Amino acid sequence: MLSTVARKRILNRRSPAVLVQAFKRTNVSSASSLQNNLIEELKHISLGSKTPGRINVKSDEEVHANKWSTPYDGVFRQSHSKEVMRLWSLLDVCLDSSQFERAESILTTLHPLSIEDNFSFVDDFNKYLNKFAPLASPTEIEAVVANWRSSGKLQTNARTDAIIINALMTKNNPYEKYLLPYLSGRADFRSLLRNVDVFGLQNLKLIVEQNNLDIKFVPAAYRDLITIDNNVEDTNEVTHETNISSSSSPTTTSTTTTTTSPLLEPLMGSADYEPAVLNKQNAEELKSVDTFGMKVIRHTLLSLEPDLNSKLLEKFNEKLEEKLEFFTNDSETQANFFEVYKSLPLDKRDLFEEALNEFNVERQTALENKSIEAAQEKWKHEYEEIKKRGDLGMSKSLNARLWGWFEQMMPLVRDEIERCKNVDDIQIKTLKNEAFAQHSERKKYAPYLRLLDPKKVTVITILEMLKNNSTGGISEGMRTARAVLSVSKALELEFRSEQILNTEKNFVKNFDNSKLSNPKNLKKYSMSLSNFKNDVISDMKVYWPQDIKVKIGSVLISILMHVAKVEVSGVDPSTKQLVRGEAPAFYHSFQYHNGAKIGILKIHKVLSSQLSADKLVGAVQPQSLPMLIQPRPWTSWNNGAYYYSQNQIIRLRDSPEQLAYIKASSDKLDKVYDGLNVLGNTAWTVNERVFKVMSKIWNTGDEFLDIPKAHESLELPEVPPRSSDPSVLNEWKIKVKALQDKYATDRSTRCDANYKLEIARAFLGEKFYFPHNLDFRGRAYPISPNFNHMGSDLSRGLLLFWKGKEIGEEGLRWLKIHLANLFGIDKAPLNEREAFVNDNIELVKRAAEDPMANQEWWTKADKPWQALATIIDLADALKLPDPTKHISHQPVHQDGTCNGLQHYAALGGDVEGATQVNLAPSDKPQDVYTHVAKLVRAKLEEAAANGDENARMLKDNIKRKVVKQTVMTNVYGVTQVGATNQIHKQLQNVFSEDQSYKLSVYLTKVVFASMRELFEGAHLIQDWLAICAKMISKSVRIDIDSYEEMGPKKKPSFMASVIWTTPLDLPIVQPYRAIVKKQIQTNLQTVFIQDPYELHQVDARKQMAAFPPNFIHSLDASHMLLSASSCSKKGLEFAAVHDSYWTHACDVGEMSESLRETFIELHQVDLIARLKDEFDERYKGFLQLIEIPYKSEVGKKILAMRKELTSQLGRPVTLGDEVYLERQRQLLLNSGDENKIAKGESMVTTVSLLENEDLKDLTSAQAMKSMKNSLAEELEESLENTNEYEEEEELKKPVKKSAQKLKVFAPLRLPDIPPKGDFDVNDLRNSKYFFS
Amino acid sequence: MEDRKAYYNYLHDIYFPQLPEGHNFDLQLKNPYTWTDYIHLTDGTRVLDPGYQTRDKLHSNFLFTGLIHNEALVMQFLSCMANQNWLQRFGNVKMLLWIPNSSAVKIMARPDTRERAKCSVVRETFCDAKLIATPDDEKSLKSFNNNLLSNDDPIIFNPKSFSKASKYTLIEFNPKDHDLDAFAWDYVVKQLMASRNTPLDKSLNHLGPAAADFFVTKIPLNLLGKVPKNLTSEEFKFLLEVFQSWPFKPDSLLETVSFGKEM
DNA sequence: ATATTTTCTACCGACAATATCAGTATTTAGAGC
DNA sequence: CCACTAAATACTGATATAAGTAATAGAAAATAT
Repeated sequence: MLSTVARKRILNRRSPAVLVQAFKRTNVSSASSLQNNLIEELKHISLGSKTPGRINVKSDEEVHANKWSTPYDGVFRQSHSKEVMRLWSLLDVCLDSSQFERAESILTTLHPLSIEDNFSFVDDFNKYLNKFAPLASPTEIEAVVANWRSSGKLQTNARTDAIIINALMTKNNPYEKYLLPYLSGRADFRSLLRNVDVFGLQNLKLIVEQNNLDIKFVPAAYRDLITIDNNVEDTNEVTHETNISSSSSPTTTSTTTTTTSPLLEPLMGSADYEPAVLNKQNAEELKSVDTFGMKVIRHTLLSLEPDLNSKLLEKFNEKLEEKLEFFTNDSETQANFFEVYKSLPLDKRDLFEEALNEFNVERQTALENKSIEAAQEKWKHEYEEIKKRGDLGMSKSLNARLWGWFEQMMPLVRDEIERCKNVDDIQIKTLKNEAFAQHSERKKYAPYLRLLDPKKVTVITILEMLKNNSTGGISEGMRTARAVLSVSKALELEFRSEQILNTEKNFVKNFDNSKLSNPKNLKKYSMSLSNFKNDVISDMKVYWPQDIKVKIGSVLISILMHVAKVEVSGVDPSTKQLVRGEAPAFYHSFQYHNGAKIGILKIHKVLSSQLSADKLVGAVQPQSLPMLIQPRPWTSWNNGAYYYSQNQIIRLRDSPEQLAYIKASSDKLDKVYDGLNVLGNTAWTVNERVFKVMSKIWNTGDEFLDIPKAHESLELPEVPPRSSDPSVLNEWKIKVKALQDKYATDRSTRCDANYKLEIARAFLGEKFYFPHNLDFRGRAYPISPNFNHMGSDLSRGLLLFWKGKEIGEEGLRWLKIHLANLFGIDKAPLNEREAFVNDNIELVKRAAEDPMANQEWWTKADKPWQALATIIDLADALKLPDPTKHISHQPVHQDGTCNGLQHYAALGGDVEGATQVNLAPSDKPQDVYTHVAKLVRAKLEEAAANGDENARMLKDNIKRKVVKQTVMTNVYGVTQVGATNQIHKQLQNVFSEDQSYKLSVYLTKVVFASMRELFEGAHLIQDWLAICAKMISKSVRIDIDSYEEMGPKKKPSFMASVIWTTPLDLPIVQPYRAIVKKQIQTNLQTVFIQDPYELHQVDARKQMAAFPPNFIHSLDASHMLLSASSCSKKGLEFAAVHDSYWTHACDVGEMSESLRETFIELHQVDLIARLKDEFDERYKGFLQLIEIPYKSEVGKKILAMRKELTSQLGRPVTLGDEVYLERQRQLLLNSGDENKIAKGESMVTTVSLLENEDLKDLTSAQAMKSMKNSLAEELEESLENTNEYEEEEELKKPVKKSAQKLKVFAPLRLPDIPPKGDFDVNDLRNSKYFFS
Repeated sequence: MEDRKAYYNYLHDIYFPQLPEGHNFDLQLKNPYTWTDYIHLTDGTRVLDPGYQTRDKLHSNFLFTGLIHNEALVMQFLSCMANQNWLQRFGNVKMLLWIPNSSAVKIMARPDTRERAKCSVVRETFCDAKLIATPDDEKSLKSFNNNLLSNDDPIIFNPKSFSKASKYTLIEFNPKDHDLDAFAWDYVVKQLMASRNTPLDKSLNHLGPAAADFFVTKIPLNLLGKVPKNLTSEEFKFLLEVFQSWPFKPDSLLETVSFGKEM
């Protein structure tokens, strides 16, 4: 039951809207009496004093819930109050488990909230009714509706009618009377028939047919389907993308129930296409072949093949007019589609791809829905195999062990779920202390856990626990908090996919599919289905609360910990005998970090070393693998990417405000969707030849390039005797810590590499796609983790475009340039780069021929794996009589030279800066780092000449590398200290330990100064952005925020975050706010988490520090997405890693042109001016807290006014009072009523006094500085007569005098934008090194 | 010991000459915060040479005293007593320290009290400590165990009479000899005290996989029902012994959370 | 209101300290009608 | 059935945990005076 306290609290809350009403009613006749009235009211409200029902009513969260972010946007920061969100969530799960009584009581609680919180209650009721109706008799249904109606709480709508009608139809009862309002025209049929999810296809069709309704009433997306019978000849071409028709599609329903159908028989006789079939077991076999995670994937992929409808295969062969054989009865043998594809003549390829796509649609569906079961099957299979063989290897096989766990754990999980279902029937009195505690916990999570399938739950728990091994800085284990969350997140995800699937099944239930053999109809059918899924997914709005999630996670993990055992051996210290035994695989423990206690789940060393010895490190989240077909195109903020899960376009950072904004602008984001879809539609495949080399090396277990050695165990240096000096002991501890860190990171990188390889292995020969989404600044990322083109050199080296293009002469040149770039020759003119490769062409050929034997050259490259891939491609080309005819799949990169600075330079119009980052045309590429180093050197020379010792020592040691990181991070707002550390790292080797740091400090200052000089305009902009961010995050909205708690003591609360829109109209909300976490009790321990639905004060510091880089990134993201669309329009393949754009070698020229044009287009507008305008609008009416000199004119006026107010009020006036008065003034001014406006205009407040003041004069640095200067002088004087011994003490004495400042609220006025330099972005058109 | 040049000069040139005749102070240009500077003090320069004395009694002619504001430092001193290093390598050197009241409360806590935490077990295991003097401060007095107050019978002074000292308590630490494995001892006590109000049958499981199952066979039932905060140092020693006899105890007892700080 | 102490120090991808105790708020049980 | 009290339970906030403060600088936020 919902706690009635919570309810009462909500009921007691006076909503802000109500308050506004109260103030609006204050009608007065004259300005002065108005003022008096307001004063009276203020007295009455008596801010800061404890008037009952006023101050104490609201807790902080309540005050800030439900607030508009700004009036300009009309977007709620937080869509609904926490309680409502919780109730919705609960309502959903109760309905899913058919707990209607409880659902009704939730509805009863929700109803009053719907009025306050302004949501539509009938929607919730309909949700309930829709679940209730199928299980109830017509009379019951009618009774329920009548009941609610008569209570006055419910006003039904068309959807309610739809539900009732559908229920009656399904039960073959007459429903016509509910149609009456629609037939009579009092209500719109469209609104009734819009509820296709209620009716389902069949009933929708029936209702139309039985009543002879105009087809126009049916939503357009479904009309075709309804009318299949009526006009089969319909010539309307249905544009058809790769829309997934799900496993519930009538043609394939039989395949959905099992994954263990018999293996497909060999189709055709001969295997002529030998190269086309890759036997993965015999091919470069990974030592980690046992990696069960991968087996899961492979098994999933493989298990689909037997399911393959033979019709599809026939179609395959039909289309190709040639018989191909892909499948043998060897389950480990998998078709290498890529080889088949390449082996086909060009004119056959399209047909092949079409067939492959259709085939993959099925497989993708299964991949998203069946992978959990597949894992379970795989375990069982392996277990039985071993048992059959009578093998002793049972304990060696992880999969077999997992099956053992599964068998033990599943019944316990089932029992737990059973208990959850019965949780309300338990007699509490019969329970003892501990059982009672358990019971009351269970009551909280029961509604959720009971929805789940015990088998899936078990598998997911096991997979997640293994996946989390070695995370969170724990070498053999994981943090409890992370574990519990990741388990329950995975569960929620799985549950949602299941829901989508079920809804979809329901939708097509009873639908007569006999007509679907017609391919055209089938297409219509799958179109409708896809549309339907979009609708369903958009509707899902309720999430499991965080605290519930951790509770569920911990319960399940506890169960697993209870059953999961491993065989262990150890030496008995007394007898020195080897002892064998069985021990839990996991145990709970604690570790401390700086006195902070951290809960840890340790994985038993036996299991852990088995995991690492077998090179098996875990499982893959099977929900987010690369996709076999084009991702579902993005059409709204939560519609896109995978087909059976809800994916958000933005990776939200637990910010309800971000969510609100993205929702609100969801339908204005076509440009963003376009770009993102281009990225998602780029088809990839695995570079098999690179993969072979990699896996060969991997198997040695040795260190190679960026793959660390496979440590067997951590060897520690000898422990010094305990009586050693503490310094010795400490040193030892530090050494041990360093070793442990190295061990842990090595292990995790090896782990990560293992994942990459294993996923690559599973996708060998496949055509696959990476669905993308955005971070909150709009930068795009592939959703599937581990293996993607954004990863390390290793993963990038493994990826090829699926599509091949003839390389041509230009392309060949670009390929060479690309190779040179990968070798780090990326600062030379293009011809030199090409020459570098030509000079080494023999090495290229040799390396390609046998990369293992001839590794000395390519491994020296900057990015060796990508270099190897390129070398192979280039060598292939060179083998041809005409290399330009080579079909290349190799992505070639064009990287922005310091992309952030490029945008800054364009914004600031820095001529010199623009030249240095290659915006301005130039013969040879410029290198900022070199240039800055040069500038720094010049400065040092000068200083050295003037006898500066530091400069003298440094001047000959300034290499590009020394300044590179600092120049790069300058864009991100690195501070002096940070930069000093960076430079210190570089200088460490050059200078002695004690000199190095001092010199670094000195050098940092010089570097900063040089940067500032070079990018003057850019830095002005950077500063301007930072100032704006600071002012905004330190401003208040008077109409809502914070005046209540501005009592005499309290500070105003700052709730405004920096919000802007990118040139593509994507709203960006900086999420930085105070983090408030709570301890949540779980089975294992308490877990410290924050509630994502709460809003807290902004973190002004972070808002300010992060805004400049975030703004720039939002621009480069826009640029990338625009370029993506543009390239795609020209038919180019396109991929991107932020500021590195990839395409085929032959298309580089065209791509370059595109991205130059889009850059120019982007900067055609004065983006800074645009931003300023946007800010001015958005933060109109906000107030900022400033300090002005006491003695200024306004200062005096304000003081006088305060005195007056104080005497009128009979108590000291507070800032809160002043805000209140100003707010009234604003209300009057914006009332639209002439009288009131006049009154408002005549009103004087402390704020209005400042309205026409030039705040800059009042708060200017000059004014403050002059004050400080005079103080400094005084200080110096006082210091003069101190003797040298007392100097230190004296320095610390506080300065007694300080400037008298007055804190006041003033209208928020952002500074003017800095002047722009002379660089014209159109010059970019002729700069060939812009990206290179 | 002072290694800041300016202050050293001040002490040397101005302060020391003002000291009364025959004082026993010696000024060294050394950093008292650096362990190794003590080595130089006692080995190299022979400024200080108390000589080694056996550990069956307190060192007879070496006393360390000071006001230690920093609690971490006090804990370090305690661990020096445990390790018998630093100045404790000369024998059981008595330390007479003024430490913050709050630290004193923690360190002096007895078993079965709310304040009982690991550091008080350290104290109990590696030295005999006595409360000598403490200010008449209601808050800290209340926190000291009554038993402790009546046993040690400290001087309770009026905080106003020593304005600065009102926050500090004077404690005498008399190190004890022992032959415990410091790492294992630390591990056992640390893990158990992490949940110090959970009965041993449960909390023992934090020591390793199914640790409680092993302990159950080795320790008396009444001990199993106790909670860690009620255990005496002797009981901890016993548990340590059992732990060390456990064939399946974890290999590494000093694992730490490593935060991957990237370049 | 002013002075001293503490904190923090590069963006994003990628979030995470916990046990215990005291004191208060809220709920429940129980006795009585 | 209700109003009531006492006991039980739930919730909140504070505090300890580990254990050198220090390679540097300077502003802003938090806390103390």
